[in-house]
Amino acid sequence: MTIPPRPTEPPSGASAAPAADPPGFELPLRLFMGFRVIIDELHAELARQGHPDVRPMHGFVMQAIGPYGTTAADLGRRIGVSKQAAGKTIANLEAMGYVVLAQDPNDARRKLARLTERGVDSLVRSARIFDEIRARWADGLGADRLRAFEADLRHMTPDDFFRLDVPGWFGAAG
Amino acid sequence: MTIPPRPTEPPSGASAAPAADPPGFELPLRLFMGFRVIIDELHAELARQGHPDVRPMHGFVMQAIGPYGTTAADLGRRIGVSKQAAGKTIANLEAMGYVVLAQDPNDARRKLARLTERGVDSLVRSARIFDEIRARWADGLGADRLRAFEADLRHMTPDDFFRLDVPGWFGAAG
DNA sequence: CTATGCTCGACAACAACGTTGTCGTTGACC
DNA sequence: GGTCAACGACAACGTTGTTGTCGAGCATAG
Repeated sequence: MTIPPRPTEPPSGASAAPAADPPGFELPLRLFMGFRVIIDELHAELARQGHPDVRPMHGFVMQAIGPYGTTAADLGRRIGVSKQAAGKTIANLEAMGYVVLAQDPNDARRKLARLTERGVDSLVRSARIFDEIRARWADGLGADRLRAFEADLRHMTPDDFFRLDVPGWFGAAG
Repeated sequence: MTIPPRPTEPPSGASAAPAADPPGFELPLRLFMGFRVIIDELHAELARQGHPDVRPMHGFVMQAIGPYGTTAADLGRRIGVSKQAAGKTIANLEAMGYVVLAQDPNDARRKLARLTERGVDSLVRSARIFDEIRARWADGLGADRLRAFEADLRHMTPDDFFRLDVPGWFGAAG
């Protein structure tokens, strides 16, 4: 953090407090840094293993596409963006060779996006690398503490929701 | 998570393992969700307290501007983006009334961006809201476990670095 | 004192990702 | 068969980044 301390007055009262709690802003910052460190590690290793062009977003999208394929509109609903945005992402993944588009024989409107062999490969490798990174966290913290850490995290976060509108969410107005 | 399970083969060997470890991909996902939940809470409350237009990025940028002001080029170096990008963000914050630009009397090239009263107010309120959110985490987990949680997080993340190129990092190619 | 070189801020052009709105086609349902 | 909803395609636009170029100002070497 090169970001300077926030302008708050220090509590000049009780001075014998044992190891004061950290300021509240540290928690989200560290959560994000943990996320970013892991994702950066993943993609560095993924690049070494033959997938240099996959971006963080692509991994999440391919997970959302799943083994049975999805349409753009459905994908959009799943990851919380418009169907147009989902369609553009699918087009990118198609151009990169991670996805193929096929007509749904039962519904002439629908166009199913399915993972290619290369797409599945990137997902399988990602899963393996994620497990390796987690093992490194277990080395750093101890297996028990990591499990407790994950339990706490699970307790404080929703588990039925994930939105992928990160760029717009972080920066621009909704 | 509406995202379906990853396509890996389950380890069909040792079947009597007590409470298997979660897959590695859950950890980064939960870290990010924790970040997002906290930031969303912050900005919902910030909007209620008179700052509806502040975006997540703005808070980080204003923290980086700090009490003494900064130039665009310096800000860019600090948060890890180009000076042009930093300049645009400063211009936005200026239009929103959170920052004022002033000439540096010692160097005619430099233009110092300083926080306005309103800018400082948003930061002070943010700090208070962050503390309230942290208190809620302490209620949910217990004060001791939260402290342990933060210690673990601190142990696994760098503490001298924060890049703000989130939109590009997540989505686009570097 | 002057010449070189670096830094700053401004401007333009461009890429990536998101949004809303429109439109023709297709499917479902009354 | 007629009406309505959903899908995909297209266009237009806003925001956040990037690179490249440029003139102006400061510092330092000669």
